[in-house]
Amino acid sequence: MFSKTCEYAIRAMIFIAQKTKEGDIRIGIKDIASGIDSPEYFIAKILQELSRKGLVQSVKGPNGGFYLDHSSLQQSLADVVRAVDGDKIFEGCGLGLKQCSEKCPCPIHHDFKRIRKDLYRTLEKSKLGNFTEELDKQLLFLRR
Amino acid sequence: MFSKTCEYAIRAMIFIAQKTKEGDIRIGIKDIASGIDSPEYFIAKILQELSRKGLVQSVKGPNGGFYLDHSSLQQSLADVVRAVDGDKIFEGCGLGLKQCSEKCPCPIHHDFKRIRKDLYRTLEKSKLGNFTEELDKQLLFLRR
DNA sequence: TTAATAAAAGACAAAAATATCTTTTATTAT
DNA sequence: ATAATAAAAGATATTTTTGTCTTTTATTAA
Repeated sequence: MFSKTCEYAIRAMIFIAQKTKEGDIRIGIKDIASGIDSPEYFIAKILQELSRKGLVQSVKGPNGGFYLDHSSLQQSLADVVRAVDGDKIFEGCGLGLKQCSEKCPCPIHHDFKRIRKDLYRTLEKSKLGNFTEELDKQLLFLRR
Repeated sequence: MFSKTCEYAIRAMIFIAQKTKEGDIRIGIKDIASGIDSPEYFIAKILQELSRKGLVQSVKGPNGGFYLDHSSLQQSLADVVRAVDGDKIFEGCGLGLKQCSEKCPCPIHHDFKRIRKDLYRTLEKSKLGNFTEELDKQLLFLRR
């Protein structure tokens, strides 16, 4: 469904949200990598990119690391997906046709419209900060 | 959503269904490639594999080519997807967690269960032979 | 039986995705 | 100011996916 990059990105962002909450705590790349069970250097690259796009905040140096400010905590998983994989997953044709459209539909066009819409609305409704409590209670998991 | 391989596979199978219908007509790889606008050698490889798995029939030599027998025409898009991409798209965790489950759910586990189910049932209901008429009438398209 | 045809099989090539390592820059604590 | 820290940036490596070409095998028609 999503690329590896995107899977790691979502897990990392939710993890950072959980660990840093509202405060000005920062979490380092090693803790993130082990916390979501991802390759350290790889997730570093991904967060670098998300940081450049302003989806996550970071500071260098001692006590530095990543965190989410108040507005970033309100971002949705759809925002993360879009930043990483673009919106082809929300818009592209299920059979890879460039010119697939209402007027020129592929055989699964109408079904996919419904499924995509559900996917999109679901991700749009899920804010990064929404999972903290359940993660803390171990009702949800980000690794294994 | 699907791999390129899978996209081509679905398009090719539906195309073969349309062109060969019930009769014992066969359609060659070049016609398939141009009919669905895919790389010729690549779709050849894909159909080779599907042929090995019995999802499509073929004969070599003059007047040879690919076709779908009566039972193959009843196969669903889900069967094609499973043969090509496996069933990770129907079953795997949306965030790539190996041990994601009801007891150990990832943050999007429950939403994804619903979306996946819709996807699966939709593909399961769509039989290869179902699109022929609308393709003939140019209400559906397999290229561009 | 032979030549032509078309898929099967196998080898190879290019591109993209995934993953790792090294150097640089900014920040902080001493 | 200086040393230590941690992310940013850049370079490189590996694997997977996608795409192409060549040779072999089966089938048919002449």
